[in-house]
Amino acid sequence: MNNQQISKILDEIADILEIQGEIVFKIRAYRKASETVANLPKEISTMTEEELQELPGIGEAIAKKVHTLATTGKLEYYEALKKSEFAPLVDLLQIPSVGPKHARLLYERLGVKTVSDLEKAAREGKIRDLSGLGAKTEENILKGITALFRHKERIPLGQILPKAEKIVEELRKVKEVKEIALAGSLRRMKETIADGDILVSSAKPAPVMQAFVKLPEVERVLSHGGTKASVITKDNFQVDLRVVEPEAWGAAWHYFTGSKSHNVKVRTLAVKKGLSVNEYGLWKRKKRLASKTEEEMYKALGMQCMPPEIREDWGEIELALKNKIPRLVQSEDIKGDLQMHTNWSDGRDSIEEIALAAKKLGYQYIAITDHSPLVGITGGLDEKRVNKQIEEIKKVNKKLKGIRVLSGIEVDIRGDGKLDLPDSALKKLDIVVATVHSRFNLPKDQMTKRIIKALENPVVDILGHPTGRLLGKRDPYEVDLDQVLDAALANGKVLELNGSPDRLDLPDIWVRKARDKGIKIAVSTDSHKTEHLKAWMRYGVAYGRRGWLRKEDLVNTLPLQKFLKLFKIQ
DNA sequence: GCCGTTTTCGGCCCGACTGTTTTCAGTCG
Repeated sequence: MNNQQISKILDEIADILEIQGEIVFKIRAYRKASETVANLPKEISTMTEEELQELPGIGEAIAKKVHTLATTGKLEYYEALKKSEFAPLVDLLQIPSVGPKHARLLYERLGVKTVSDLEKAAREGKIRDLSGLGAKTEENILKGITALFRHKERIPLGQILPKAEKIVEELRKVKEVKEIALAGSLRRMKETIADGDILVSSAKPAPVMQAFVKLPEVERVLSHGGTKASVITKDNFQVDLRVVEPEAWGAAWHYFTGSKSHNVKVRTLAVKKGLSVNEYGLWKRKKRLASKTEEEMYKALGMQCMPPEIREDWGEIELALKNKIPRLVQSEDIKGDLQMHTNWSDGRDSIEEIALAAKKLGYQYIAITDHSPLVGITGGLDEKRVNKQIEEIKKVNKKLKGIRVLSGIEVDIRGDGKLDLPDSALKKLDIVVATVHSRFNLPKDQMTKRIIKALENPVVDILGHPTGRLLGKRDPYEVDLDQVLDAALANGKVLELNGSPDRLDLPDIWVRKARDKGIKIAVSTDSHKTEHLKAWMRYGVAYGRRGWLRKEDLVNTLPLQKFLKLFKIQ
């Protein structure tokens, strides 16, 4: 059983225990373990019980259960829980305003077991008579059931960030707004987002709140209090606004940026020092020690301030205490882009147009990487057209000054691991990016062998979008990434971090692992239009920062001459 | 159920909003 499946079961165990009325700390333990497993860049099935116990939040009992699940795919404890009369009720928890207590009450008093039972009970007006619930809750449950079918999946970052930024710009015009910024997973640049968080500082919250719920984008107001409101936009995503006094800006921004596990750890640290942290500041009893800026908050806790992208409790707190947070890569460090498509295959613009756009961004080089023939619909290049394109690129290089256009290709890795063009053709190119676009359903060992075979081919420079995931659309294919990383390292290959907002591939936890192993990364855009060059590089760089990438971990932060030397390009 | 230079037992992050209540439980993040 893979890590994601195990993580899901641990969460389900927590849900059932919660409905059963277990103590909250036991439930919290399962949730913490679930998160650890989900973010682990290593297959649980390859680990021993002892190794599992080393992981944060996993002790003797859960290690044993997780190990059993990973190796046998079954767990008696889980099976038994699933047979409990409360087990089916976990489905009810996805309805807003139905938590474990209400779920159990609905079951015991009305016999509600499923979402459709719940809907029926609500329509028949039975819920309003339960103690602790009422007519309003009944109405909210019905609304919640309708909404359930609209957006229960997390949304890819690229779909929500531009819209959230637009809302920020609109609210910025409200004169009572002093400071305004994104917070939450949007600020941390997570690849998918559950809802948008916006933070405002203001001495007068009421007009800001009013302006927010009256925005033209707003479809429905979920809640609207004095300093906090939630809305659903017309694009069907939730945006939460919180307003704090200007004095508390730093504390609140830190608090609402998260992540949750980062915050929990920071707070625990504060408690050990006899202090406490909330969204209004760092406190010693009633005395506020810090609150105005994030830097001030961290400093008062004896820590270095750190970029939001790494606040995931993946070791950043320990390093911040030692003042050892590295400088992470920034957009200004990028000197070139190593995957893009032109009108020679499925791109929109010409080689010259995209080269000019890249030059405007201050790049010193780009690689043109149109498709090879296997991906039929994209009009991929055969050997003949490869030769023609090389000539065209020479012409463009003669014409343009200040940017070097490199000839390249995004060549398909066939099912058997062979490349889609003969080595004789690929050898003529400056940069060869190899990728998988077909036969996604190969068994894991075959997929792993297929990719490793490509990595062992001397003509390949870069492995493109290594997991093949399409956010919100297609799961990554089954592949042993540990083996892929080892093969990349052994063969001196570069792994791509594809910045296209549909992909963001490699995933952050694997970027971190690759970096730690010393594997070089290319943050590329996979642009299909000139506009993508800048917009998608922003995503790629931000997401790379989540994987702790420093300037020196990338190949495309090298200045031109060093870059050419590294890839032995004339 | 996890965890430990304040503990192997006794702690475990913190607050807003809602809807139901007459002071707070449940939900949510």
